[in-house]
Amino acid sequence: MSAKTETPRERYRAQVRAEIKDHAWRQIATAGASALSLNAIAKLMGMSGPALYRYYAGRDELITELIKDGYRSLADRLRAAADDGADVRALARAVRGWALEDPNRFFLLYGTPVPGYHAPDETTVISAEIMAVLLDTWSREPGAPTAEDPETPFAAHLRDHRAWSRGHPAPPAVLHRALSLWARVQGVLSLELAGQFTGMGFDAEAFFEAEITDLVTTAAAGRPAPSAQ
Amino acid sequence: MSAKTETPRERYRAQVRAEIKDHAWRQIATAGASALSLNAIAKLMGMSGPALYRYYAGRDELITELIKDGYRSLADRLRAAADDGADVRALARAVRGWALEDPNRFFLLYGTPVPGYHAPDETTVISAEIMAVLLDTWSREPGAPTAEDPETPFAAHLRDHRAWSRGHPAPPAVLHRALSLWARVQGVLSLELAGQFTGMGFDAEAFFEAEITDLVTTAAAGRPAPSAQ
DNA sequence: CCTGATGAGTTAGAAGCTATAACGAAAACT
DNA sequence: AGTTTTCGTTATAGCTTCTAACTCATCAGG
Repeated sequence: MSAKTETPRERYRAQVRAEIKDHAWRQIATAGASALSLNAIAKLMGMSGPALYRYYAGRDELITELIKDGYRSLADRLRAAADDGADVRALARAVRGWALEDPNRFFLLYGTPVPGYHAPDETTVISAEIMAVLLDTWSREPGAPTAEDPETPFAAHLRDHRAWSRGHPAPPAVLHRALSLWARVQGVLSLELAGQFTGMGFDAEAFFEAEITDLVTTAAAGRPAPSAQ
Repeated sequence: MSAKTETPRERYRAQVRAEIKDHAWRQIATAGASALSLNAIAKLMGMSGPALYRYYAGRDELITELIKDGYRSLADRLRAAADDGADVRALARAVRGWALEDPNRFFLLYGTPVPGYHAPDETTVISAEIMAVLLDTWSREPGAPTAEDPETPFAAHLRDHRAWSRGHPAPPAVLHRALSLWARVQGVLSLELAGQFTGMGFDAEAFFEAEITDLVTTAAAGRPAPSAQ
């Protein structure tokens, strides 16, 4: 990071912006993103309402920044896990750990989209980085599908629509596996964190493990070509 | 339905409540649940603000009613599909069709939970009804797991935690399958409808089909006992 | 038929929010 | 030292939910 001789003012400004974000995260963690209030943050920081607009153009800009930081934290976590030699299972567990750490942060990124909001390019770049970690990890997985295995129809489709993998060398079957991992993790986590399992009595973590086990073992066993579309 | 000789007043009241819900659904469909405004609905109906509080105690009660109706509509849809002899695949497609019909309705039920809100008993009853349809359909599925198949660890866990199935005779392996179906459908749909796939270029419907195909075919093929965990 | 209760709708207002405008004061640059 | 930039303030508009108090119509019983 090029620390380009910051003036004291710039440093102060950056520090205040950071403090605002800090309060914002605390607020989100306790009451969800919808409860985020610039006014309340300002008062918490001892200054009055509109002062915050010197630091963030508005609620949307602050939320955008939070989303960007959220993606960044997940990407870093997964990258670190991968660097530690995590396999697919460990990677999935890393995602779950990250999500349980702050469920509302998870929902900020992967929950109900906010009406008018449109993700800036930076977040899609980080998303691609996350996808790259998934692809790398699947590629290293012992029983991962290879180019020789029979190809599912959807893998064939991905052969022609793999721009999102940004030149990653993984074969289409691995792209398919990575998307499945993403979707299945998302499925369990969004249900679990939204409280859809409460009252059902079974262990959500055990279910999560079962889903990942299924994903990994059916990949290792190879799979019969599906009969019906 | 016992039409218990309604007075004209009661009929009027019921009709106004229905009209309010109608506007609310329209608002939710176009701008999401967070944009739902009692004030705006009142003005749209030609009456001024607080008049609505004669019909709904507050925003929360209206949303609760909408959520209940939402679950009802999904449950009815699935029940109808099952009555038409739908197999697991068709049932999954029915869920997706229902979700695509009004994505914000899907998110109202299965998206980011609203902070203070707690689901009333009625919705959990309807949820159980939906689950029953899933279990029925899986039980009828030709290649569904039986009590003789080797049992996954999670199915064993479900053997002792199956209160949520409310006395349904399906074996634990089928309970497991039903939960998997739920989670996998939820995974693809929440990502797709939140726009997480936009810009990636592949066909979300094809991915959905592939997920269901995988779920159904691995069930039919039986599965090797997982080595780890 | 007339009277009294019930319920619908009104305006006024409190408390909260986002956001803009106009202004004072402090700090930094020239 | 003077000028400009930046920070923080108050005032204000417009929106929200929701309560309180009041008017008026409708409906039921004597």
